[in-house]
Amino acid sequence: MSRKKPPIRPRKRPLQRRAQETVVAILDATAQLLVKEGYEALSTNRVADRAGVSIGSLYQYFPNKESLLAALIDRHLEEVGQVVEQHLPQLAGVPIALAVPRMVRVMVELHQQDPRLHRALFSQLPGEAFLSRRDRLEASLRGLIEAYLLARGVPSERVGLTAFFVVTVVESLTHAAVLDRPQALADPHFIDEVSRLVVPFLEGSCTPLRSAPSFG
Amino acid sequence: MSRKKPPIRPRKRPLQRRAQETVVAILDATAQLLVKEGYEALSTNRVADRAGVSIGSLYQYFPNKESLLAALIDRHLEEVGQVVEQHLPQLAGVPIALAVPRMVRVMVELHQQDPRLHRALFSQLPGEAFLSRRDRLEASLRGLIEAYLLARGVPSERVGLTAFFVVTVVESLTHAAVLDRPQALADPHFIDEVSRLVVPFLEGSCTPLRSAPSFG
Amino acid sequence: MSRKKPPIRPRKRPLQRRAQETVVAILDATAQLLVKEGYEALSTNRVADRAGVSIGSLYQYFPNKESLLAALIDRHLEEVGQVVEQHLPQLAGVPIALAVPRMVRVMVELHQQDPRLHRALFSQLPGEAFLSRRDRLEASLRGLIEAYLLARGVPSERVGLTAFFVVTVVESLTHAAVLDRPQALADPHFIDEVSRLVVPFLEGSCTPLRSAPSFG
Amino acid sequence: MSRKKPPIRPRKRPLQRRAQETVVAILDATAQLLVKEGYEALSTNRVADRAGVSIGSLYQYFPNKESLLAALIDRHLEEVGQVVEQHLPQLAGVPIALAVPRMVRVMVELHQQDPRLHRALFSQLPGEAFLSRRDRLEASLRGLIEAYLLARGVPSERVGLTAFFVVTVVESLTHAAVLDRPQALADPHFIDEVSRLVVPFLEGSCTPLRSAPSFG
DNA sequence: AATGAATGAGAATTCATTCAT
DNA sequence: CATGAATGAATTCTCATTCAT
Repeated sequence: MSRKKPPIRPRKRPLQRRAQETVVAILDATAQLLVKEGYEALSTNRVADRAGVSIGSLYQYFPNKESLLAALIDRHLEEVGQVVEQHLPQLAGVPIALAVPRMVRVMVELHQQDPRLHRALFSQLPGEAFLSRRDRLEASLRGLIEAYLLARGVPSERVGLTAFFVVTVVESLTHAAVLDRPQALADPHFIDEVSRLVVPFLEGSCTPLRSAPSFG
Repeated sequence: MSRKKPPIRPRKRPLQRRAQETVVAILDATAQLLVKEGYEALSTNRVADRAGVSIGSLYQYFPNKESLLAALIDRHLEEVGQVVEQHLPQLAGVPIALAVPRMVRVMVELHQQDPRLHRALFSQLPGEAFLSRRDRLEASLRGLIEAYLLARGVPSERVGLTAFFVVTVVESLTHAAVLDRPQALADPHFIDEVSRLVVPFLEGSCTPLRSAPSFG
Repeated sequence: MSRKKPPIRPRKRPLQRRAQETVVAILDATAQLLVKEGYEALSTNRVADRAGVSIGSLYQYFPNKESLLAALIDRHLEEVGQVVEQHLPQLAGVPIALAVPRMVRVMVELHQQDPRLHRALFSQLPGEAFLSRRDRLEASLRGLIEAYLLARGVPSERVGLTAFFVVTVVESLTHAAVLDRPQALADPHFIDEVSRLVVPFLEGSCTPLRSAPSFG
Repeated sequence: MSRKKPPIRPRKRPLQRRAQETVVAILDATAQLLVKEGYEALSTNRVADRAGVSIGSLYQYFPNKESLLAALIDRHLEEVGQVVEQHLPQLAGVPIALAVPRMVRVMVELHQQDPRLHRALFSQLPGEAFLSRRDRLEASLRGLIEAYLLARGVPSERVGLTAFFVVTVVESLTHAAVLDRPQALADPHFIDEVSRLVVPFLEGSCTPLRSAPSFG
């Protein structure tokens, strides 16, 4: 599927402070270019230019273009992950009807921080390599949600799909709102509406799954 | 310089049929390459090769690479749009609890037709140009949904956001399922669960929006 | 051992005459640069420049730099091979003392044709890829020599090593003379001396190999 | 531009010992990389890495890449030269038929010591700079041989070409055998055969050169 | 002396696009 | 209309070398 990556000699890890600053500058420049000009216009040379370092310096720390973007995503996801992991544990024991709006608020705030970078990162980047990085975050998020749901009484055979639904729905709604309806995100109704969608669904998930679900 | 002007008007314009076939071959080749090799590996020369036409011919019909992908998206969306437009009008007068599962079924079947192309088209293609084309479809879909919701009693000030929610949620769930949980899509539970998520939400939307939404 | 050659899309074969001329121009330019500036200074861009074609045209016909050099070697070896194969068959039945000088003369003339290219090709090109191409020629040459030697009475168990000796010795002497003593090559003594070296050796090879060779 | 002249002569120069070790480590690393990865993959940065010193240190001792390879060749040739110069003087007075096999044995052993390095040094390194270094050794070797031959009665007008023949032939045969027929080198026949080639030739060189060499 | 961060010219290679035939 | 040869700017990446710390 891929015809890339001949065993690449591992790059130097930045040891001195100057090097650290260089790496940060490169990632910042990448983010800026991605946001301003889009993925297609992103080239390693332009990144180096904008970062104010030579192209050689870029390749001291990033073995190829892909690793550059991967590092940017990782940095972004790490920030996101920290926020999520700060808030989620506090929800243990909180009933669904209260926990969901809180969590949605966290998600919304997360997406509002740097919406343009979000957009660029998740609707412009091509390829599996990047999807997989995002999936890692979603997976860990799903894990936390599953634990919460189990504690709230969702039976174990339903918990997987239920968590998948919740994460997908909340993520996609905030995402789509960031992109297409930024004003909706600011509206407090937004959180209410998402909650009105998700809360009854979750509360209804607290029963065992019948093999032939009744519809009528 | 030019060698045109056949002195006699051709009866059947057989060349136009050939031209049509050429265009189809080119778009098919584009789709195949996109699916098999990914967007990064897509080049006009390779498309022409695989389509069995010369690169010159490709540029006879598509002024540039972007127009090629745009045409592919358009063709795909047109097929999708046709299916949707066939089914939606039949839902007029059908109550929400019945209409939603039917519509979800349609969406699922739509995504199952050529999931690999779907995936390539919507998670590999970079850039605004393509987002906008997809948005056009979603907008028209949203219009149909809004009309339906209005008829079912959703007040006009809520109908916009409500349709946005429904379209986003159903689209994102089927999409995510296609990519990450193909087996879930095949499971009949899937449609049930989506319905269980969406139906109460819609039914709850049939009341006027209070300016200060009560939460407790 | 090698970290190269991701499955390369095969290049166009030159169909039109214009393309043929381009290919020839490229190979000529390669040879000229190799001779004038040496392998280290050889770059695909400079080759294209000197050939008077664009770098793109070069890559239409040669998938990478190595293939360019390989093609040049092949062209050279083909010319050499033709000369050798014209002359060798005429030696059937000719006794060693007459055949050797004739053959040496052919080798000398061969090396005198374009000594600078010879030199560049065989003492500047790095790597196994090129050795192997040369070895192919030497192998076929050795095959012809072996047939001749067998016919002249060299026993089959000796014929392999004997042919190896002859080919290596004659080749290396002409080669070294081209490089270091060009005036020696022109001297008719040269052929005499090579013959004086090789003829007695070959004539002495016409006896069975004793397992414990006497030395004294 | 130059930064020499230590104002005070250091007493013990302990740094010089460390420096010597550094130089040795660098040359060893160069040899290893050359053998393992080939000339094309050799870079000063990789050499420094493998030697366990910083790139800066490398450039403290070697002003450029070429000087690095030159030093490696020199080191190798020096070792070779020592062996030869140990053995050759002992041959004074020894008749040709005995001296040749002894000398060939020395050559063979020489080439067997580190055949991979030999190969890399003499069939991978490009450029005149390196040829010239090898030629220096051959020249000095040729000098010794010439002296020997003169003493054995070869007339002075023949001695130059004769020595050239012998050195070239023995060198090329051992070299080719190392590369293509390593098993042949181990075989005691090899030395016998080389001797059978060279001894009669040399013995026949002990007569004055007639201006018009008779051939028949 | 040693380190390693930084440099940047230049190398190989691609690919959208043009145009003569 | 079709062909495919030709183009060349742009891209990714390397590597010998310099220099501040």
